[in-house]
Amino acid sequence: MKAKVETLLKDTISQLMKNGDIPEVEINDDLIETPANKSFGDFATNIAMVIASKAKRKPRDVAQIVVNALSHQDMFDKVDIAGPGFINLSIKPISWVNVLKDIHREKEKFGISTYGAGKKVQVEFVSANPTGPLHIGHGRGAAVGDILARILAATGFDVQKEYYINDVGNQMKTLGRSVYLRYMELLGKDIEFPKEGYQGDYIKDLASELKQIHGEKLLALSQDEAIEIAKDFAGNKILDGIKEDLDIFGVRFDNWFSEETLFKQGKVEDTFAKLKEKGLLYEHEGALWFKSTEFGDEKDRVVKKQDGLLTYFASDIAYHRDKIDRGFERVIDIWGADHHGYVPRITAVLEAFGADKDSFHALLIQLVSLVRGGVPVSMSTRSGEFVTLREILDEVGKDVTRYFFLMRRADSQLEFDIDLAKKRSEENPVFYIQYAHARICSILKKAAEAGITPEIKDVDLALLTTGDDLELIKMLAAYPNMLIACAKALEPHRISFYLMELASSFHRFYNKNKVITDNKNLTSARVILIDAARQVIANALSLMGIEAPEVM
RNA sequence: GCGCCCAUAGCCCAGUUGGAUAGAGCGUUGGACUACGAAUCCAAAGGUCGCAGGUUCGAAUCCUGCUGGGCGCACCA
Repeated sequence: MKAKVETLLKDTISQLMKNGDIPEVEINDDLIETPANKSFGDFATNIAMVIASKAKRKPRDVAQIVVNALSHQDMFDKVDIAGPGFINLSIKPISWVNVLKDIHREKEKFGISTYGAGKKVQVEFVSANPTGPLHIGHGRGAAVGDILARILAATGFDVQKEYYINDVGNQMKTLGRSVYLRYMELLGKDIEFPKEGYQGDYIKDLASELKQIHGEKLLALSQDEAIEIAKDFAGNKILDGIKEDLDIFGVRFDNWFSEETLFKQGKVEDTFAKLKEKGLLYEHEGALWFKSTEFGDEKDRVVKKQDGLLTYFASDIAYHRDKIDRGFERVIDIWGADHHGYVPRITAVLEAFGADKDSFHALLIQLVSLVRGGVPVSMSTRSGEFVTLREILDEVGKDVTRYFFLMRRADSQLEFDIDLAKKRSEENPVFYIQYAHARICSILKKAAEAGITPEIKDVDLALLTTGDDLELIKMLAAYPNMLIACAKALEPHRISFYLMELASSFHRFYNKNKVITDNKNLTSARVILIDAARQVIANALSLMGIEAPEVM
């Protein structure tokens, strides 16, 4: 509906400008807003004030011209000028009910749009090192990334979800050494376990599996060879576990990108050569530097150290160059907020390889703290004392976990209250929403049993324009545009707030109006209405990867 | 010391990218089932949008400076 009004307004304005009725000025895209106060109508525009201030005319005069042009449009009930020059637009109730036909026709596709115009977008998220199981912080990144990607796909982008596997470097070596030492320990050797080694119990489990497979054979090898074997074994095993956890969480990636392949395919060396050609790579004090200051970073960054080893950033450069080479027009990385310092240098990489600065977005996810029984659960990754995503999933389930991670904006810290998450009650918003869905299904079932299964073409939808029913319809009509707003702002949390409002809107309607009554026509109309509400709730939940149960 | 993020009702958070009288939920108080699911609804109370300036027709939103909290500032990954 909003899109319709916006198009109409734009056409009207440009026609008026062509005729010379109002001065020609540049207009930006967002013309229509929803006023905070319902008495101001369904939509409002400040276009007259914008034009007036640019052309030095009186806002209300410009507004009057626009109003005259709009007022004989069929869809409007009322078009008037308010305050300093707002134009308030009230839509005829009968225009609203048409959205029910759209929903009925499009069903699970209702809400899908072509806003993204098929633009190729990559969303990279989680990307945890395969050195240990996913913890709850990774879970938030997984939920946000997955749901954002789904929203982008629903709004017409060509989206790829990717997981970057950091399977090279010191941390992997440390993993190999940790498992190797535990393995030696199992064979009765005296070992000294280093502080920087991985302490968790899962390391001992991996060591014992390693022993089952290889017996004592690794003793015959050199330590380096044995560690290499332990590293590969543990890395693969942990990665399998990560994939399994994500699968349970409902997160499927389109591509798993191994850092190691960058080296094997010579992409890192090739990238260095390209940078050298561009004059963006130089030697200084025996190290090799990337000239990121060229693109606004505060200092240049080392890619090859004095000792000849590459930094982690070196593969990051090659990796992000590869993203551009693969044809992505937008690159979205989802990181923990503690990595915010890396934004300028990665932006620099994208720019160095010819991408537009605005084509790269780093979405920073703030940390998650866990609360149980009202007290914070301490987590220290080092000591191996952390709550894994898997434990949360086993305890509270996929649906609630996914929803809870989307209950806050990504850039605000999140407190995950396990007791609240497990509560099947009013305090838990997930059940509030699912309850609305189940309630509707229950009514529809009862209606069907009574032989009430109306065809939308036979129903008088004009009966639904009185009060709470119209409010509910307006909520349903807002769904497609809400998704576009999520996509525009890269803010997937908005969908969870929308769902709360929609569920609330339905519950209010339900409590005031009986669906199944002796009035046959009204009953039919209301059955159509709540079926549409059911459809939109189901669509939104499905985008969030949450079940929409018919009974609870 | 430099940089980034946050600060909104007793609590936890929204706030449509600068709009009109700042909103939900929880909690508190009072009400609604001999009606399709009360896991619901209705009503009331609750605010110097951290503080102080500035920009303009208009600021929770943008700019500057403070205060308080989180996080970064490696030839670590």
